[in-house]
This record gives sequence, C-alpha cells and structure tokens, in this order.
Amino acid sequence: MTSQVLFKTLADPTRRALFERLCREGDLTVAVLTEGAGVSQPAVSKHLGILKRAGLVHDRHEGRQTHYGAQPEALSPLIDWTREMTEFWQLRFDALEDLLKRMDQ
Amino acid sequence: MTSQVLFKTLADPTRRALFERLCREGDLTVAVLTEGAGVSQPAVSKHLGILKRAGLVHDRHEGRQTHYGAQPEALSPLIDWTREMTEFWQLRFDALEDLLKRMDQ
DNA sequence: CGTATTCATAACTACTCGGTTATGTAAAAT
DNA sequence: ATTTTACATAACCGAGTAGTTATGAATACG
Repeated sequence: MTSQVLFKTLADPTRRALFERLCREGDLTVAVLTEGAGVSQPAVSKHLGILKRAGLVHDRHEGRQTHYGAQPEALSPLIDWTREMTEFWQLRFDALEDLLKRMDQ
Repeated sequence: MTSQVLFKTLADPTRRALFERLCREGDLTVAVLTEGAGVSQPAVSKHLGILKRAGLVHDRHEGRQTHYGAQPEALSPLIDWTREMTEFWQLRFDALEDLLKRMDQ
C-alpha cells in the first residue's frame, strides 16, 4: 500500500487507537473493540474496514463474530518514506559540510 | 510534536509534496514552491504554516521573501511510534512461538 | 515618492469525513 | 421456528478542511 494511504488512514485518532490496541493485545472481536473505543459499533466497523483496505489489519470470521488482527508489516512503506526523507536531507547536509571543509583549507 | 499531529499534517498530499521537495532540494522560497505545487500561492502559504506548527519546517525571512527548509528530525515521534507498534506485535509473536515450542516437547 | 513584488491573512465556498440512527444478514440460542 | 446476538451496510448530518479570490503589509525598485 502507498504511504499516502497509510498517512490518511492513521491520521484519525479513533482509527489509530484501534490499530494500537490490536498491536498490543492481539486479535480481538468487534464487540470487544467497540467497548472502550468511545464510538458506536457501526463507527468501529467502518474504521476497521478502512484499516483493512490499507492492509493494516486482517479479519477472520468465526461463527457470527469477526476477529480482527494487526498487520504491522504494512507499516513498512511509512518506515521507508521517513528513512528516505531523512537520507535526502542528510545527503545535502554532508555535501554542504564537505564544501565548507574544502573552502576552509 | 505528538505523532498524532504529524500524521494529520502529512495526510494531505499537497502538504506532503511540499515537505518532500524541501527534503530533496533544500531551502526554497514560497514563489519557487508555488510553481509546481499545483495550487495557488495562498494555499501554499497556509500549508507551510501548518508544516511549521508541526515542527516539520522552519522559515527564515530575507528581505521580502521567505525561505523554508525541512526539519526531518521532527519525524522522530513517527519513527518511534512505528517501532513501538511492530515491537508490541513481535513480543506477542515471540511469546506464542515460545508457547508452541513448549507444547511440542 | 510611488509602484511593483513577495508573502501572509481574511473571507468565503465546496467537499470530505467521522459520527449518528436505522436496517439488513447471518449465525447461535431457546 | 422464533428470537436474540454479532456484525455490516445504508442513509443522513454537522464539522472540519483544502481550495479559491480579494486584500493587507512589508520590502525592493525606478
């Protein structure tokens, strides 16, 4: 998934809290996720749908309940992006440092 | 800055593109950033204001023009958060693996 | 000086989006 | 078979937000 989608998906606090809980506590049902989410069950379901489309969670149906679980590997584009940005910046910084050093001699 | 603010700030494509350009190309004026941004100059100024409040960029006034530059260090809460999430997940994974191994013997 | 340039701010608009209630669907329970 | 339970979907609404044009403020220029 593109990092753009990940940013938009994780920008919402409720959604991010759901993902965090799944990372900390493992697979949970919608009912369990709803209590403590601070919003209604339909709201939770919608958020879980968005998280799923972003690849951040997976679902498993068991009887009439659905278990959701985190897929933190999906965060890798985000990690790559931040690394890339800091690297670009560092590159220019090194180049500048080099230039100053050469000017100094 | 809290990672919540960073996610919300970087969720907008135009804003993220501005930050990326500043990381790649170094300090740039508002006029230069505006051409190629695909939106009007006031829009660019507003986005830069939001990026600044998030600590992602800094500005420097030089005569009548303002130079903006990236501060990728501000991304660290984001990096920490992703690390934390994957760690939580890994911890539970390791515990499970352990349990299975003990059950196997 | 007066004018032009560069950026920021104000005021407004259109749309997105997160929330709600209501309802549908499928599986368990009685 | 009927009812309850668990979740998803639909329809709708209010608030936030990204965009616009218009204008203000400050600095360079002729």
